[in-house]
Amino acid sequence: MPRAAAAAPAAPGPPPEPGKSGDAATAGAAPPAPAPAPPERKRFYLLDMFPYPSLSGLSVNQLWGIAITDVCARFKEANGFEVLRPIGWDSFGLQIEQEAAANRIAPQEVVARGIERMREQLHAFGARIDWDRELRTSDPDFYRWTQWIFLRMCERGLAVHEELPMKWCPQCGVNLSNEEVREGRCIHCNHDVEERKIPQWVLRITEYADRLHHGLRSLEWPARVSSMQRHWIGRRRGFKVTLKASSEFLYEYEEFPVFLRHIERLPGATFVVLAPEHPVVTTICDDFYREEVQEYVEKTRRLKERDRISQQGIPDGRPTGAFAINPVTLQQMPIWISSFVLPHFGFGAALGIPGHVELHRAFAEKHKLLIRTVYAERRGPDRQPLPRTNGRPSVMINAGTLSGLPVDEARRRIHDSLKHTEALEPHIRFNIHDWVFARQRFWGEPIPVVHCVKCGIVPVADDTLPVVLPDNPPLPRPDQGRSPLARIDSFRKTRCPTCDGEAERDTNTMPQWAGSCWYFLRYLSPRCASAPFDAETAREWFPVDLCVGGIEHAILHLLYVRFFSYFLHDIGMVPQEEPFRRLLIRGRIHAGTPAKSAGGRAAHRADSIDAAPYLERFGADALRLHLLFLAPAEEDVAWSESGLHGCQRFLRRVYHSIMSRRESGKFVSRKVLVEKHRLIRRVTRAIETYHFNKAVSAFMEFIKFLRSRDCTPEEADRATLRTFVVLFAPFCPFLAAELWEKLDGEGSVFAQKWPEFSPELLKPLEVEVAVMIDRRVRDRVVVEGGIAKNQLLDIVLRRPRVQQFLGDRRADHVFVVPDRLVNFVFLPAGRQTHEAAGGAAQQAN
RNA sequence: GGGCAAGUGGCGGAACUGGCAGACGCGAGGGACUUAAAAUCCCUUCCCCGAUUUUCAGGGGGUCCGGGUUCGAUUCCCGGCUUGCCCA
Repeated sequence: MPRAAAAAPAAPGPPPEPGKSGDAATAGAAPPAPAPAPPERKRFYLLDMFPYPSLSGLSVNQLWGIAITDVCARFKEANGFEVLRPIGWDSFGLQIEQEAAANRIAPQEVVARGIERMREQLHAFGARIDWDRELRTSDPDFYRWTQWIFLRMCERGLAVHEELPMKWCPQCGVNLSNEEVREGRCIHCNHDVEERKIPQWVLRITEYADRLHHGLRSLEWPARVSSMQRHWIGRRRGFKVTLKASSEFLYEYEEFPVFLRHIERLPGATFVVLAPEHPVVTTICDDFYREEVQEYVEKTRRLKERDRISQQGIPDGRPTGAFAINPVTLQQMPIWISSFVLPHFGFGAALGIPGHVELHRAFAEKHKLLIRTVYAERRGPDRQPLPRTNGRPSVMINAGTLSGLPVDEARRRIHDSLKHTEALEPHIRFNIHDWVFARQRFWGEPIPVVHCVKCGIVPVADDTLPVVLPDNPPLPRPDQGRSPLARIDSFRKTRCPTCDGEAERDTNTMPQWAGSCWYFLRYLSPRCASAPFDAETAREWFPVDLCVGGIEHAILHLLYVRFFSYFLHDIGMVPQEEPFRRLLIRGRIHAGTPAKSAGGRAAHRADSIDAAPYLERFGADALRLHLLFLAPAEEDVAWSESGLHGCQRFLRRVYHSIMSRRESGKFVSRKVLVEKHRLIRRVTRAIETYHFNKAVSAFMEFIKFLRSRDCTPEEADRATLRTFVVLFAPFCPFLAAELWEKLDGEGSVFAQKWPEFSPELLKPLEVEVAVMIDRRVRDRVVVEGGIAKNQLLDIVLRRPRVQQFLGDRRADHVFVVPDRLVNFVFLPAGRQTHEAAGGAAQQAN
């Protein structure tokens, strides 16, 4: 790639460069703020998942997202929608705090400088943004309301303070939510996590689990995202089975519940495994085993969760010497403990069903426990289908009086016999955990409560919000899990809002996700001083019509957003539960394998490819075009700059092609008209399906057509050129604005109505029909479009080439697909039929 | 280990509902222009065979692999392999 020449493009008709020119102002300008409008007015709320500011500016990956939403916004606007397309900054959080530490400046400084730089880049990029709605989550005017929402959750018992065993990352020096731990490692630094007990703020998202599960159905979201959420929520219907347990020498029973999905397996339950931490373990444990059990419990505590549930090897365990009674077979089931049973999942206990659960079978075999299969699975242990009776679901075996009954029937009987006792009740189990909503970090929204010796936990009064962060952060070094705020006396020491006695502020801050859970509502009334947002405006604009973001947010962010939105709905602030009607999950631009560049550089993160040099060297339009042409919006793609040059070349061609024809058009030929309408159709459909790469192809083909011998300069009139420019404007606003002016277009090119195509015109006058003889294309015939089948067949049969290949043979079948092909089929000898050609043609219809 | 998605030239990718695979672009090769380079423009570019001999008729194979359905499969079905994502 030549470096020297790029800065100074060829003299005549250079592609417009981004900058502070008049063009930039035109291209980046947003329409006036939406005024109160009649309700029937079409509105479209388009949301980018907002970026976090960084000193390094925007990445190509982020600009890809901006380019996509930009085309959507301009397209919707041209289609008569009133479009809301704001931008903001996710300016709290660990990344910023870390970047600040690395540069030895305050986080506020990173935010201010990062935003300034990125804002300039967005302007240079020609992004159509409602700048007067810009916000940042670290702005006290914003996080005041984040705190306010938190207090509302406190009031409703959804935000609670409790002591929890926490995952702790020694590397980051922070406590992590369950979601930030993957395979026992911190998702930020990949360090092994440990466990400690710490008082924490927790949001009871589990109370919404059922609604969040069912709500997914109503959304026009990509199936894989809904499915990921569904799995994450992990809703399982089943039963809570209450077992009675005792040791031989204990007179009293201990009761404890287990979760069971399939009650027909109950007769097959031959043992019970408790989490070692389970509260009944100490009471039921037989003295004979006590020492070993205690030892095992201690050992488990030191284990990381990853090691507990990993399926490598067969889990170990210890018998407790106690037994539980199987409520169906009334047989004794030995109670074991094992670390693979987690204390916070499924009541911390599992029924051992070795006949039907692979892991249980392995466990039973290892520890010599009874294995009993009570019905034939569809697949046996060696994956062979087991015999079924008359193709019906299998029947019960080894199940006492239930033996011989179909499984369905057995299920019913077990249910009926136990439902009146307390031993069995329907239960829905969820995978999702409550959301730990506190970090021991400086750069976040302070939790707005006060700890008073006399009054306990007291929420800060609404009218004293926000609880602001101190200006200067202490040393950015984490202090054994204590928040840095704990070291700032001026922040910590306060008075109790209730009794006015001495008290301390909570020194936790909210996780980074907090602000991003509702920022899209603040956009609607960014300066509203009496509430997080104006409810009336929300009624007009909520929910978001299209939200565009990366797959990395498919689970957590989108789940949290939905939770907040449901909550805000419940307290009457938004008209609907679900926040995002449609969702476009964008692929990511990742660094390709560094094949050429020597030295095996470390793999980049997606967000690390800096967009600035490309923006400078090639200009906004070329970069936009390249990003949109690179791949369909949903696909991941390796970054490659090689196509950028081609896009730049294309822009020059567009400029020259249009400029050189601007005075020459005398009329418009049908050929040109058809091409124009084809272009409109292709571009429109491509945008509607988010296949922007196809739209770019269509532009390229159209320009190719204009320049070809098939199209004289006289037959492409100015209206055609203008149509091209209007269609092109969402993609390359700078060039389009300039060309529109040169074509003496009225007003702004962006204010033009989106062109419509005529389906009638696009019905081809002439089509080329392929003629296949014996599985080969032997001829091509140009015929009138929409010609009748028999007419087409007549024409085809008169073709010399067809006659040559057919000879005097008679085709066994003839298939005629109008406007496409005619297929003469000869069946191999022996498969001949007597069907006439005409009949076969009929059949092909 | 389970679930989901995807596999098309050297590369990114196109192909409407099962109907002419490889659009469009990149890269590469050749040429024009130029003292030269850049830029620009033109041509070629899935693989193999190839009558004539002057530059190309024609033929064969080909969409991860193996099977199936169909007159016809990149497209639908079954099995396998590989990659990616998510969950264990």
